[in-house]
Amino acid sequence: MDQRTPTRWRRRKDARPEEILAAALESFAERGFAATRLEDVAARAGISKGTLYLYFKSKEELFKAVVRETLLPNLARIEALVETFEGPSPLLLEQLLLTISGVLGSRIGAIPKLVIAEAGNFPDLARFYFDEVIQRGLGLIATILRRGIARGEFRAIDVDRAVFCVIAPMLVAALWKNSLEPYGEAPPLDAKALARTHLDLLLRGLQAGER
Amino acid sequence: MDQRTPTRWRRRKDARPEEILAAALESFAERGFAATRLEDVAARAGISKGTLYLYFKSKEELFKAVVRETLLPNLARIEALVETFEGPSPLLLEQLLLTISGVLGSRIGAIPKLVIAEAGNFPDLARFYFDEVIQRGLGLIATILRRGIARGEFRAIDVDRAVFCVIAPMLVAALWKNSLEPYGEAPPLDAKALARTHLDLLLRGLQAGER
Amino acid sequence: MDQRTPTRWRRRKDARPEEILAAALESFAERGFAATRLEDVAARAGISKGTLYLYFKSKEELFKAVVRETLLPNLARIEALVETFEGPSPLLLEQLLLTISGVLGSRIGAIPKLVIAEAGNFPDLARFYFDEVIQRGLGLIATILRRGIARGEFRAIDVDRAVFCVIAPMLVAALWKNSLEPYGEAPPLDAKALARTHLDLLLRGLQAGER
Amino acid sequence: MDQRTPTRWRRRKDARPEEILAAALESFAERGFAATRLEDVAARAGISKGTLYLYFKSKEELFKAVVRETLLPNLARIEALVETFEGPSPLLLEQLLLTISGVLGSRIGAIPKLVIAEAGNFPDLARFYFDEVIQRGLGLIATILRRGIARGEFRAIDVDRAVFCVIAPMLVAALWKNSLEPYGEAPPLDAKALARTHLDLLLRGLQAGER
DNA sequence: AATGAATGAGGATTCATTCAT
DNA sequence: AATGAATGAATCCTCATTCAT
Repeated sequence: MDQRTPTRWRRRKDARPEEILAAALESFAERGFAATRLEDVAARAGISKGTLYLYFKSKEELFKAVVRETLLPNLARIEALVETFEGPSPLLLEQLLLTISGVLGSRIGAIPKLVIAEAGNFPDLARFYFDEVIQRGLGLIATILRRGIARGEFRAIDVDRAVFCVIAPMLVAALWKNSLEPYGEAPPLDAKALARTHLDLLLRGLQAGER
Repeated sequence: MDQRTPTRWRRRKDARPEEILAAALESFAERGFAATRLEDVAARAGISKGTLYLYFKSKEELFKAVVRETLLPNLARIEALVETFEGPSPLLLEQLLLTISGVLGSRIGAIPKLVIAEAGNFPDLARFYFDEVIQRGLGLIATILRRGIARGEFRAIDVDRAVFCVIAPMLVAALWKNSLEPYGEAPPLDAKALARTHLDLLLRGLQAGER
Repeated sequence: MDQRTPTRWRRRKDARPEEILAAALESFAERGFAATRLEDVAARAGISKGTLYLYFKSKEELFKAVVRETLLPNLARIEALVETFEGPSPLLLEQLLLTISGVLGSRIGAIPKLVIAEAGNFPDLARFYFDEVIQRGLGLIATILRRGIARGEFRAIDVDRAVFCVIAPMLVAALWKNSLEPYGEAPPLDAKALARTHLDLLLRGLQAGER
Repeated sequence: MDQRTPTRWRRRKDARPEEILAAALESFAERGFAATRLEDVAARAGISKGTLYLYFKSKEELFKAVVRETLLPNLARIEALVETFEGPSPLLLEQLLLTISGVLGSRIGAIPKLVIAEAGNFPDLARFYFDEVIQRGLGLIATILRRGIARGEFRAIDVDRAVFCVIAPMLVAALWKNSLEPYGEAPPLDAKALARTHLDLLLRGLQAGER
């Protein structure tokens, strides 16, 4: 009691940006960039319209921040996983895809939809996303494939294109869950089960040694 | 003077809706639904803004018409191909994927991006797309897979999920070519080559008999 | 009746810019740039807010246009007067000042107030006004003074500074009539009478020969 | 430690209003009333936005205070000069105009511009300014002129209008130096030299005795 | 007394839509 | 059928003002 904590405000101020980003992600995910009204974002974040502008210079900046802040931490976590992994490559691939399928349900899964929709209107965002997410993500998978080929676990395939085949079903699942599912148009998709079927096909397809 | 062949006019008039749809598809593909101004669509179609409304009740109706009119003919063509095909299933799958990869470069490839972006704002469009395109498309692939399994060409796999694995790389290619590529952020993707690598992995993954 | 005049619209469209400029000048003169709401300008011009934007790109452009379009025609008229005048210079000076005092009551007189108030916020407007109005206006007076000195009608004075002394009372009258008078704070100022008193003092002050 | 001389604080506190007024005058002079943001005034005064409100009830009150506080002391000083002056009236007029020209460079010179710009939006400010500055200022000049006429130094002229002719060049100089000059559009004006040229013309114009 | 985070009213601007011609 | 001038609802953004600390 004595210990005058001017904590409430301070803490508030520190937490605000994240709260706003979370609220914004929800809104953008639901309606897209243009159809999202900042008033709704503010309401969802429990603040007023004006307060948004204390933290983000414009709707556009808010949008970019949402994309930037949301994916990178997860990507870093996955990169760490790949780097430290010691076992067989098929197992690594399995872990990767299952991990990804695990986060698709969260709001993170809405980011690809947003970027796909707005890349044309925000070229610098597209560039950022391409450089920092797509390149790094595909590179990660390429690393795993090359590792497997080098270790004789996978047969020699066209790695640069195979990476698309590896990630595509997971991306499609993310889009599905954020475009069709929430609006009651499509039945829920079991991402984990899809990942397993995909692995079943993929690992067989990659298998070395057969003729 | 008297003999005014109304032919040219008639033809003009009949062609109008298609011309408008084509112009609209271009605009929507570039900027998305919200950021597209009907004035630009009109200009691209070589007509005035007011004339648009003689053919389409609203921006929303125009958008829905674009989606509706663009994909269905192609889908029908592919369905016919599958129904009449007599050869081995792997070959059928190959033809299907190569055919799809062939149209990705056209403006048709922009439709998935548009639907993904706007499904939340146009539930009835989402429903239409889900019923008439996705269901039918996935059903087509399921038919091929089941045919292959029945004929002993493919091993028994979880068909309902495998269909996603079959189509995903093609869908991803379509999104890539319409979201990242046109804005100079990503290198052009060779859809045909991707289809071949995908087939290489997929057919091996589906192959019956091996253990 | 037969003679289908699509005149109404056409004429409307041609007249609009002037009508809007007149309405805008009234509003800007009353409240200044910032305090003027475009909705009020529109209402005064008998049009809707949106219509303004068919003719002027922004509030700023409208403001600049008001300043640009309003003074120049008058200035040109006065320049012509000076160039063609043949009589004694004191008479020319008299005609000039009386002419100016005659237009001070019109809305033109509000322009100096607007420019003075907003020069800091619109540097390019300030430059335009300085180059096209002030320089030309002062140059006009300088021409008259030099003409008078050359003809022995005026004594040799510091022309470059005297021009300010010649115009200053007229400018002050314009400001008075547009800043204090309309708001009931100051009694109406008789610009013509002021011009005569000014001429009385000025011409005596300029008189050559006496000691 | 104990002996906290509260002097500095006290002094600080007492000086605050003046510091704020000075900062506000600078800002208002640069951008005008509407375009001035209180945040900038606060920053210039080295305080926070909230603190402004401890000293001034609103932006409007601050503006009025700026106008009120800035001119009156100077005017009082000049009134004293006139009252106590004993010499010839032309000399008194000279001293008056040279004194005025001396302060035009200071920020005081911006007040007329501000009042001219905002009189329409602040009628009570306009009334105050008219009563306390204009009336008194013009009265001062009228006093001098009447004194000169009574003493046979000036010829009989229309005093009520001549006062405008006396002050106008000085007012124009003030506006020039605060509207065009600071924004690099116009060359610096030498107010003292202008005053001398003005006096040269004016005193000759007022001179008694000639034919 | 001082702060600065938060508010929300106010206004510029855009653009889908209408309708007189 | 075609036009394009006109409309006004919708929304971003600013900034004077408040108030908890």
